[in-house]
Amino acid sequence: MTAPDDSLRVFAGYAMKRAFNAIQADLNATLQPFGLRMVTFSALAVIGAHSGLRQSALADVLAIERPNLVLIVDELERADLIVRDRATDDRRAYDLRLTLLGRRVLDKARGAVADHDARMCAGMTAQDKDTLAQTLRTIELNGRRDNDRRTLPRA
Amino acid sequence: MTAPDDSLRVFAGYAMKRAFNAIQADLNATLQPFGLRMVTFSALAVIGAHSGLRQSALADVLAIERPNLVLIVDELERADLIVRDRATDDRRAYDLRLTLLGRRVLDKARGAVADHDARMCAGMTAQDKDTLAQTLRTIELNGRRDNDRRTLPRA
DNA sequence: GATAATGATTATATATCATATCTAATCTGG
DNA sequence: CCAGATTAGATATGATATATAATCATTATC
Repeated sequence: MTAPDDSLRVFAGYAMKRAFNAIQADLNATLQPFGLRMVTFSALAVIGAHSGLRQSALADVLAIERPNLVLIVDELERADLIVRDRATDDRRAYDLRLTLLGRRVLDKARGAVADHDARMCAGMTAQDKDTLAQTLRTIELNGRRDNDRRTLPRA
Repeated sequence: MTAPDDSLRVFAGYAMKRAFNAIQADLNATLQPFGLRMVTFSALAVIGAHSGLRQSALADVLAIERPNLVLIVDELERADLIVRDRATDDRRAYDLRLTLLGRRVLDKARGAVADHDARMCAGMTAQDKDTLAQTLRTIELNGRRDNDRRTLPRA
């Protein structure tokens, strides 16, 4: 019963790419009715949890390049889900906030995403999910440590 | 100590995307000295484990669209890592095989990828890794089940 | 033997992601 | 206060990944 890709299954990265592809497909289908994509949902959620944060802060949080985030914020703004408020203390910057529609859409989309998550995690115990979250964070941090070795100092 | 993306961390997909990004960055850096990328390494490994398989079979295994696989196979062939042998029983098809160089490069790259994997999984027990592999497969299969519901019958 | 189906390919569209550059505004040292 | 450097956001652009449609040669089916 050896699968054709057994030689790759031993690597965490391979298994993760395949699992993530599955999640991505299901999640995008889940978000489509709301006019959202994975990144726009993520951005909306972070703005909802941190009203008034700036674009560059949001870009840092989501690990997205600033020019790319501009388009994402554009998309959310065009859909009347968020507004760009000129920051009072820095007229270059914008405070990002949800509109009322944005709050409503976020809440509903969040519920749909929770359902999606439950669907994808079917058959897993609560502890399995906890372990997964912790494991993924470990991997992410291991990567960050390695990156720092290669990255030039910023200051 | 609440992170700015706490509202997203609860979802497996978000944590996975971040962890996978870390893996991808480190893995691509790992493979660069061999002239390989993630997909070309995967293809090479599968060909190495299943000498003589056809392009469409390889595409199925790796869940890559056939037109895209053509370029990947081109790349491996140009680097003299594999050959396309005309299949004796079907002159449309090719049997893909490693060259001697391909075997050598695969073995060395495999070692480097194993090191990379160990690096990314630092701090995890063997059981943690097992659990992760199993969990990821569960998620992948949960996705497949859902897709089948949406996909039109093939036959 | 005509028609359909298949393996590989080509051409092409689209999404994603990174880099370089620009502007307007702010900050800092003299 | 002013010149130069820095920062927030935006624009333009290019690389890469991924998906679809159409094509060609060969094989299978009726």
